Amino acid sequence: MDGKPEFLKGTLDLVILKIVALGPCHGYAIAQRLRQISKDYFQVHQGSLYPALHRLEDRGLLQADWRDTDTGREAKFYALTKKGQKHLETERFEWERLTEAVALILRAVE
Amino acid sequence: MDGKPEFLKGTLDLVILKIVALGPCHGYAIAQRLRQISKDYFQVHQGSLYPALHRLEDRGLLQADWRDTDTGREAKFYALTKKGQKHLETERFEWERLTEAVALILRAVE
DNA sequence: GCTCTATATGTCGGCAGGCTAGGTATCACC
DNA sequence: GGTGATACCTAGCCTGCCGACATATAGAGC
Repeated sequence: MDGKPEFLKGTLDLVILKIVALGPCHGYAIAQRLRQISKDYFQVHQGSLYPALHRLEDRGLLQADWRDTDTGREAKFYALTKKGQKHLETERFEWERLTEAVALILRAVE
Repeated sequence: MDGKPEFLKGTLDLVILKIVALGPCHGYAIAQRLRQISKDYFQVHQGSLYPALHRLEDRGLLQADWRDTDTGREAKFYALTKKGQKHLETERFEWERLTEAVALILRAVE
């Protein structure tokens, strides 16, 4: 239980939305980019990734359509909706508030 | 579902350990200090606080004993164990790693 | 004496989210 | 023919936070 589980700490939606905001992208590539950009920190498992994408689509934050990838294969490309754009902004803001609050606690002295 | 739930994002253990590290403290006071230091961000509910304290005690990170408070009432004071001290350091380190990774993602450009 | 608020601890059921572990299929390469 | 990378998906579990509730005492005000 002291392994790595739950290292995402609820940031998955935020980082997915941000990646998709850079341009329409399919699930597998989202995971790759997350890993690359974060220098191997985010190694999102498929069992976390796909359910998250479906949730975001159900909530109307992402919109999906099937296209061909560079490698000539079919994949489900996700794009940010207007609602998703807005949600990204608020999640980003909330994340900043959280990190600031935690920083206040961690800097506290006797 | 777009309210405030889940705003802690798994940081509860970290901030509790940090507060207790400042000096032995009972549950109710921990919640108060968290709120004060974080400028009202952390308003930890009792249904979150006490189970968390029990978990931390079960894991040997905190040690509890009953004492009297300033107000002359009995309360369960928690103190950091050596194991808890160590765990605080690693959790703190992990938190920094997470925030840095998220920052990398959020700063990413096309 | 009574009530109300703040202090102080606790439990219970529910729900969401991430993880493990499985499954399918195609394509390139050796 | 086998292996690895690409690409999608689901089921079930476990943890952690939440809301709601229950309990008890001290002190202030009437």
